[in-house]
Parts: sequence; structure tokens; C-alpha cells
Amino acid sequence: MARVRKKERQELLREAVREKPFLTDFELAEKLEVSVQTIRLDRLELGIPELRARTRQMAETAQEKVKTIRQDDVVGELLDLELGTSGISLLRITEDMVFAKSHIAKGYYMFSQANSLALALIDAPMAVTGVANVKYKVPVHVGEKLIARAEIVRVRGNKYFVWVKTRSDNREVFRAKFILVSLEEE
Amino acid sequence: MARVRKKERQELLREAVREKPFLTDFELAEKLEVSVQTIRLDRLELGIPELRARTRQMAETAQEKVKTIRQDDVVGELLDLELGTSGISLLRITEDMVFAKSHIAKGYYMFSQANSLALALIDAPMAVTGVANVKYKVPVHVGEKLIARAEIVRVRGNKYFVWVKTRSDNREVFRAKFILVSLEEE
DNA sequence: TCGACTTTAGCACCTAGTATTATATGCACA
DNA sequence: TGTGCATATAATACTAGGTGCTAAAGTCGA
Repeated sequence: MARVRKKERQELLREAVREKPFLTDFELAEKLEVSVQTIRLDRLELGIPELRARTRQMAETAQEKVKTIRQDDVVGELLDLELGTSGISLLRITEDMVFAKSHIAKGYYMFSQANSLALALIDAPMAVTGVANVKYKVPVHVGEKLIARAEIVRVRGNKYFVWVKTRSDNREVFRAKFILVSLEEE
Repeated sequence: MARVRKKERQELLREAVREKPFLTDFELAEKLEVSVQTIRLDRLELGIPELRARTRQMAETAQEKVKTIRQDDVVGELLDLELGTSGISLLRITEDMVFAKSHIAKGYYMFSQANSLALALIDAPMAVTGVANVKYKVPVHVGEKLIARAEIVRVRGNKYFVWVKTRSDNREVFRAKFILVSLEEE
């Protein structure tokens, strides 16, 4: 009996901490109706760090997260790249990229993936987007893995014409044409 | 002499905390070569909270920040909206929105601002982007305030034709045409 | 009813502070 | 030359939210 209750309690504890990471041992003790000492023992067994360590961890990781979120998440992961020719990138659609109501991915994530992949292809120190022409073919939902393939189709002076086709599960969901312009050092 | 050094030191302190928020009073005291008590007095005068309060604040706000960053920052601030007609939004270009080399804003931020503004105009429960046609006219740099004005120019069935013009300091930097499609409940 | 597990209690100690009071140092001006 | 004032340091008592350890009490199954 006691053994079952212990395991159950430890599960509850784990959940409580995950949901509300800012609870002290005392508050946890009240919530689970045991003594503070029991909470401490349980934390020890479960390897849950103390309140202050938890907040510190969150503060540290969250700090980095905010910095890197735009660089990595928004643009996807570069899978293959032939500079000046073609490239492939992968973007996983997560919960926070979709509309709350429809669960459909916001359009600018596909645009961002395609645009940054297109820019990565250009074999020049600097380049900016001049024109973009995009078409959304099929709505994309949470969990889908978007594979974008980009190809430079023409180069005229400092202008690069790049086509990007994005597929999810072998179905084309998005298509873009970019005209990118390479710049001299300022 | 002492008075000047105090002000200087307090400036250094403020900077040190901003750069490395996880330093204890003792570490700060060593860094600035004064006693721990002096650091405490300075913190009191400057209104800098203690280490644990700082980390707690960061942990709390950062937790929310990670969630809202894409919803708010990426798309800008809605200044005015006439549903079904027109709208205006503002996006401030910050350090992390630009290319490290050229200091020019990445194209998808302008796209995101325009796209989300266009979607906000649509007077329907759900809508997605069908086609986008965008043109980048002038490179945008850190600190610029982008004002996007969107207007629905035509409606045909469930298709909305929206034009967005983005200006920075009264100069048009970006222009987009969207065809948005409103959806029925699934 | 015994032994093992579980729970609670108590105490010393730790870190990173707050709040307050006292003392020392320096410099400026009469 | 001393006196006054700002600044800096020190000392002490107290706090929250713990760790680590030992001891005692409760519970339960065989």
C-alpha cells in the first residue's frame, strides 16, 4: 500500500514541478499533503534539483534560446548545399508555428525557409532579396517535415534567379521564385 | 575624486550585471575591487535586485518570451486595423534581425510583417496565404522603424487581394501583393 | 510479532542575500 | 589645523530555501 502510494506521489511530484517550476519544497509538501522532508527525499530519488537551481537553469537556457530561435528554427536545417548551384533544407513544423484556430502553419515559415536557403546558395560575400514570387499549394500542419529544394536557374550580372520547391511527404506544398542581388562590400 | 569614482563604478556595475546577470555580489566586488558591502549599497541605489530575484525574473519572462516571440516580434505591432479594409503595423529592426556581415535586415522579416498584417485584415474565421508577390526596394538596417500599410483591393469569392506597402522614414522599402484564401471550418 | 520499508523530525550547515549600526578613510573648506 | 561631510568598509543579526545526516516513529506484510 505504502509502496504504491510512494510511486504515485513521486509521479505527482514530477508533474507538479514540470507544470509549476517555481514551487518551494514547503509548497509542494502542502500540495501533496506530506512533510517537507518527504519532498526532499523524493526529489533526491528523482534527481529533481532544488528550486533555485531550477530557476537558474531555466534562466540560462531560455536566454540562449531567445538568441538562437530565429537563426535556427525559423529557417530550418541545411541538409545539402552546392554553392552556386543547389541546396536542400529541412524544417519541422512545431506547435508554435501554426495558427491556434486552424492548426495550419503560418505562411512566413515556408517563406523564411525558402528565402534563407536561396540566399545560402549565392556564392558571394553578401546578397539580399530583390523580388519574391511565391505560391502556397497545400496547407501544412503540425508535425510535417518540409523539404525545400532550391536551384539557381539563371545568373545575369549580380542578379540570381532561384527557384525553390518545398515538399511534405512527397507532395508539393509550396513554391517560390526569388531574384537575389549580390552586393559589393559597402 | 571619490564622487567621480563612485559614479563610474556604478556605471560599471550596471553594465556588468547587464552583461552577466548571474554574478553574485562577491564576484562583482572582486571584479570592481571594492567590498561586498559597497556593491550592496550600489545595488540599492541603482535599484538592481539581488541575484536570485534577477534569475527568477529572467526565468519567468524568458519562459513567456519563447512562446510569444514568434507571435509578436516576428510580425510587428498592430497600430491600426479596419477589418475587411486596411491596417497599419510597425516593426522595429533589431540587431538579431540582420545579417552579421552586411547589417542588412533579412528579407523574411519584412515578408512576415506584411503577410501577418494582410491576414489580420481578412474578416473570416480562418484564412491562409495562397500567393505572394513581393519586391524589396531598399535595404533596411538596424534601428529602422518599418511602417506597413495594407489594403484589400479586391475580393472574389473566398479570395482576397491585398497590397502591402512598407515604408521606413517615408521611403518605400518593400512592397507585397498577396492573394489570401479564407477557409471554412474543417 | 518481527523486520523492513517509509515517513517524519531535529539539528548543523550553506549561500546569497537584507537591514541596521558602527567605524574608518579621504577631501574640502574655513 | 581641525571640523564636517560623503564615501567606503566592517560587523552583527536575521531571512529563505535549501543540503546532509542521524534518529525516531509509523506502517505493513509474512
